[in-house]
Amino acid sequence: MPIHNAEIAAIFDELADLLEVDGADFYRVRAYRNGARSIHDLPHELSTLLERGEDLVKLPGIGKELAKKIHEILDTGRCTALDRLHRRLPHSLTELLALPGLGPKRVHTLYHELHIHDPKELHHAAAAGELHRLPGFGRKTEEQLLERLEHRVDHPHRMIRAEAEGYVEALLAYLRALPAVERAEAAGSFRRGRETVGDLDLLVQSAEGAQVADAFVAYDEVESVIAHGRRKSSVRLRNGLQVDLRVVSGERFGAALHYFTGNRGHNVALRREAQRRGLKLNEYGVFDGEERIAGSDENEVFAALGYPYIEPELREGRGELEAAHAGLLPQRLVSAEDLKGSLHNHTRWSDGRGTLEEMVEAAVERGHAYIAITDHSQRLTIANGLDSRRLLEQLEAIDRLQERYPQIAILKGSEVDILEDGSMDLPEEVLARLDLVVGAVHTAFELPRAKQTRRILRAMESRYFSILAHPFQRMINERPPLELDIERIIRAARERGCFLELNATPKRLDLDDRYLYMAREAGVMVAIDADAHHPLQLDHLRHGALQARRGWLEPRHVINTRPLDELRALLRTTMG
DNA sequence: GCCGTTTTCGGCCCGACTGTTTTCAGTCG
Repeated sequence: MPIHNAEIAAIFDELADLLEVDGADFYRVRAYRNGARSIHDLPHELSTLLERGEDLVKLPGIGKELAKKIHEILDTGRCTALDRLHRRLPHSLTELLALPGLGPKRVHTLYHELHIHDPKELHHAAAAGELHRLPGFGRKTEEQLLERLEHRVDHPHRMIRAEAEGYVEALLAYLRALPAVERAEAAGSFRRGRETVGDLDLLVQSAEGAQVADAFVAYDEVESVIAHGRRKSSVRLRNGLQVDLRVVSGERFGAALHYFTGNRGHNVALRREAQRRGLKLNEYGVFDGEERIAGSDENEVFAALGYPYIEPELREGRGELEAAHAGLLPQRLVSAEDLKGSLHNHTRWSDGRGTLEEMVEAAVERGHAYIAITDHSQRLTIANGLDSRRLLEQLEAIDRLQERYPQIAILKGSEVDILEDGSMDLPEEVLARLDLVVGAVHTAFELPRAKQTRRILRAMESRYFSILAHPFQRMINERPPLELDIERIIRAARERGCFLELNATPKRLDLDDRYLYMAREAGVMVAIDADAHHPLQLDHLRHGALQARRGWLEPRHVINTRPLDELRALLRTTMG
């Protein structure tokens, strides 16, 4: 059973947590956290890197000690350092640490003074009034903990970004309408375009911090106020979303916008860079001694530190600063406006809600140069998949419709099921009649990694295969990704000369940013597809473009930025 | 524990809010 990066990162995170409760040196604790984060963000499995003979010490944040522990975990499945800690501190203390208001010091006190192991025991103690006499605790702390434990709403998952968008826009409109507000923007992971957001970070430019904060906490949808200060306030909305608001003055806005756009890794790296240059960077500006040398806009902040502007989607601490220094940043990231059509869409012929004509109309309205019709194949009976006969009928219907819509190319395709043995769900003589074949897995999600990978590799080898749709078949917060050796699939796509999809449905966004980056590095082009089941869903392309930007994709990496003739040429190389 | 164009020691990102501590520690992002 291979041990994945996430599991190793989790072990280091727990080590950090327990060491911190144990009162270990703060920087030692941070080293484990940095290591965990670095591992989590790796685009390759550590086990793969070791097989290739890579030296783990070369990875950022991994030194001799952590490398040794990684070897041990991969070899034995255990970590003796963590086992040793567990003799003194139970695993369940990490649950206490996860509670808001409890950090390592208080958990240490709870465990050693009252022998409290987990949230349940804490609940009893708080209810019995045993907490407020402990050092570092008071009546108010006890009350708040009790309140939180009683109304413990688990916020198990992060909200899908597309869903959060509505809340962000409404809140920004509310803030912008306030007389004291000169400017209001969203920052944080929302601005970086992450597929999900944990909380919202909003930034306001105003000289009247207290006034803005008062209006903010009085917002209609606020359920509870977490903090309420002149510069910084936090609330929880009724939908469970936490919103943090910062208020700054104009000459500081750019620095603050940069600071709160993050992410943490990016910020830490940039602050370290500032320090290296004898400067200081904080949310108020870039400082040379007492003097502020930049701060009113982001460009200025980057420039003061010797960098070109770096797009928010790239600010993930994944080597963007190094790339900027080396002149290797993307020239221009792809955007929704670059997309000339969606290559994976459905109609009423299978499980779509729009007719063929309505889908084409919608594409014309959006100014697209082409649209591919790719209804499901016969195996997917639940989606009214098309057998050979119906597909051939549909091709004739498309021919007739094409005559009436000379302004757009209607590409003939099919989303063909990849059967469990890797064969295609329609006969070759039918597939040969199409402009493109979009292959997809819709069954047997639970196959083990090797088998699932072989299945897809075999499908990609078939004579007609253009695009691998939603490769991981994941649904964010709902269905885990398939177990796949994606590196092998990317290599195979390159050799075969076919393409990988970035499915733009907000719940899918599959491939994700890391794998898009891998595809880019491997020279495999991507199709950003709406997978529209309704005419309006063609607008999902926007979400896909955002995800593509996070994968460092430029227009040249995306096949559906190409004009029709170039696209046709690319697709032809995949068809027979 | 990691790291190095201040390299094998001595640093390590920075500030706001809260509660309780009356001058600051803990927590959070």
